[in-house]
Amino acid sequence: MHSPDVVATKYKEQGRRLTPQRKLLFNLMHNNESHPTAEGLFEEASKRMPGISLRTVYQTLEELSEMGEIQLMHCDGGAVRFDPNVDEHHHAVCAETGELFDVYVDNIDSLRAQLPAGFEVQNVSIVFHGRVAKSAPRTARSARITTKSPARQQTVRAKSAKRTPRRTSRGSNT
Amino acid sequence: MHSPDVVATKYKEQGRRLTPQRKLLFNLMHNNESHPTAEGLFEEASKRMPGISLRTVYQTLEELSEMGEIQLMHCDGGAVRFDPNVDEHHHAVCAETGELFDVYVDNIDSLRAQLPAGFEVQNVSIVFHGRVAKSAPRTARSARITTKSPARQQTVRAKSAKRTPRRTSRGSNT
DNA sequence: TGCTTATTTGCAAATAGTGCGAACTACATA
DNA sequence: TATGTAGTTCGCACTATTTGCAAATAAGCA
Ligand SMILES: [Mn+2]
Ligand SMILES: [Mn+2]
Ligand SMILES: [Zn+2]
Ligand SMILES: [Zn+2]
Repeated sequence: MHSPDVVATKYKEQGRRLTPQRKLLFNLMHNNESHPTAEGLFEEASKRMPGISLRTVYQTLEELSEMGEIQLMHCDGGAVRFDPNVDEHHHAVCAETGELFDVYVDNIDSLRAQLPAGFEVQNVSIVFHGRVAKSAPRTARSARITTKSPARQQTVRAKSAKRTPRRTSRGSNT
Repeated sequence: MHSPDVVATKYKEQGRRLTPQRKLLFNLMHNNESHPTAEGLFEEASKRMPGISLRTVYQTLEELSEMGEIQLMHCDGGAVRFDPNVDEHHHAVCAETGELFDVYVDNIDSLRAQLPAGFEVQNVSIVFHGRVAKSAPRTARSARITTKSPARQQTVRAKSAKRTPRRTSRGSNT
């Protein structure tokens, strides 16, 4: 999402008005990496502007989405989460806290997928489900996954292990 | 999901009773590749057993899920879709029809992702958003993406591509 | 056949939004 | 600065999904 000022300008250019509610929401969403829900954003906004309506929050989020300033995410079936980061990126969800983190994947094109015949892929979304290691921060072997900070990358090591080969109906087998 | 008979046996072993409703639902879910919603399954079930309750459908789906016989999917924020395929697989969603297709990806481990520090990945889910090519079914060049049937695989070519619908690369295989 | 208890069902309630219109106000204009 | 008007806000009803609850029903065993 662009800076509040830039968004404000875009709003005016489109004949939209700059209301205190909108300005506040622009500020709350800008650089917001928490992927808040409408309700969560509403609570934050209410602190600064008691009386603001949840309806207005939904409304403004919808506008920002239509303007391409934010993205919507349906991750776990709960409330939609709004993301001011519209760059191509993916997410990691902590099963414990529900926190959402941005994840950049640079070689999606290398995936070998058996897509249905005639299916034209427009966009791929990847969600890494897991959890943030509570303690054991320096156990040496806990750093298998990647430390985001040093811009270091690492091959994913998901559950892909050897889950009991559930050979039921589906495949050609019986 | 195991065959209706096997599931029935598991039910008895757990002290659960075999009711006509459950038997019907086992049959409707077995080998069902449509990833139905509770409501959709309820409609199907109602044809065969008028009067069955939507509540019972939800109930039974929950049981099957707890028993590991089916999987739940929250894909677009709408109703949950139930999947009797519990093998490790992913999905392709047609933006037009909402249809869900199973997609097998065999090299997830090769993804280079910048995960947050200390994040332990337990499972990765990939969703290919796109659409099934309407017409042009046999135009020879329409097979760019992969024909699921011949167990042929293809490198994903998501939106990252630059729309060059002329690449007749599908001949690479036998 | 009867009993006991699991199951089914109808209905209320919870979630997460959306549709609508009356009241309100940003802001261009005089 | 006052005024007009169309864009906004906001409350509220209403939809869509799903879950909670308890009375009515019915498997499965003695
Ligand atoms: Mn849902
Ligand atoms: Mn939702
Ligand atoms: Zn994000
Ligand atoms: Zn599936």
